[in-house]
Amino acid sequence: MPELPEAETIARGLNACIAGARVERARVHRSELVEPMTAAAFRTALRDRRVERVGRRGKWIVAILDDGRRWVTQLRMTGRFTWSENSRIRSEPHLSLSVRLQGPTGDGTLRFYDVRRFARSWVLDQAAWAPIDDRLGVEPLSDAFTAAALTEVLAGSRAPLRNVLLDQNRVAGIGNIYANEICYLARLDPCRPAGGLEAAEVRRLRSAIQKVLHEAIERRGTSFSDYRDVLGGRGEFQNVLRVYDRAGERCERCGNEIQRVVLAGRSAFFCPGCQI
DNA sequence: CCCCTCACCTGATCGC
DNA sequence: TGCGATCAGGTGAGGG
Repeated sequence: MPELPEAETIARGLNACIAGARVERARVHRSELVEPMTAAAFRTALRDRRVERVGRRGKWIVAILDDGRRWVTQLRMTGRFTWSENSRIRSEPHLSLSVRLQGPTGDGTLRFYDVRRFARSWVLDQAAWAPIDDRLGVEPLSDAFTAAALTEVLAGSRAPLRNVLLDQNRVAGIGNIYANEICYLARLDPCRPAGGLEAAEVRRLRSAIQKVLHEAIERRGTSFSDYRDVLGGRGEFQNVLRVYDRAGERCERCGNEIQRVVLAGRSAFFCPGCQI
């Protein structure tokens, strides 16, 4: 589910709710969420810690704790945080974790749900977080994401452009929805070998990456079915998708029929008329 | 190293 | 209504 814009929206929401708050207790309802940590170790690591602030790195949600460790969460496909002032812990389907917090803006419970159980959440010290951080690619909305940086990311790759955009170790945060929308906006065929782009095309691609991600953040992400923000709100970017999940419809730019192809086992959508 | 396939899960949807 | 096949926003292990 969540890609960079959804992770950013969630992180901002969490920051508003729990920055400065102290963890009273954490309960792990499904231990696979914290594997390979044990539920007890996770619980203990969070207990009595104050959350300094919440941000994200790529698609990871990163909460910095007052002991310098990081509580990091990978939402994968269906991971979802909710914040509520209601402390009652019911037995709910898909509830993986609940964290009771006392904060400057009031007390509340942060809950984590995950239908497909792919999500992971850990408390890591700097030595454990650093290699994960280092392995992730450049942040596409940072100053470091120059045309030169993108050129280097693409250089020598014979893989389809869409696949390279999905590789978190090259550029961090782009998932399948936005990869397809980015290729459309850049007028680039997602099947093109990534290393074969000309300089002008790389510049177009970089600009499209930033424009699509910025606009998606502005619209608080894309909600098809699962994704919701911390307060349960839906995103709005699904209303402006140009190609994703639109096979058979007309391209609004040139009128050709949008095609679906499978690249690396996942759907890619593009207009054969205007994406070259 | 590069790149693809598959497995990991549950639930929604579609065709019969 | 039921049932099986297929697909889904992610990612890492394994293999060619």
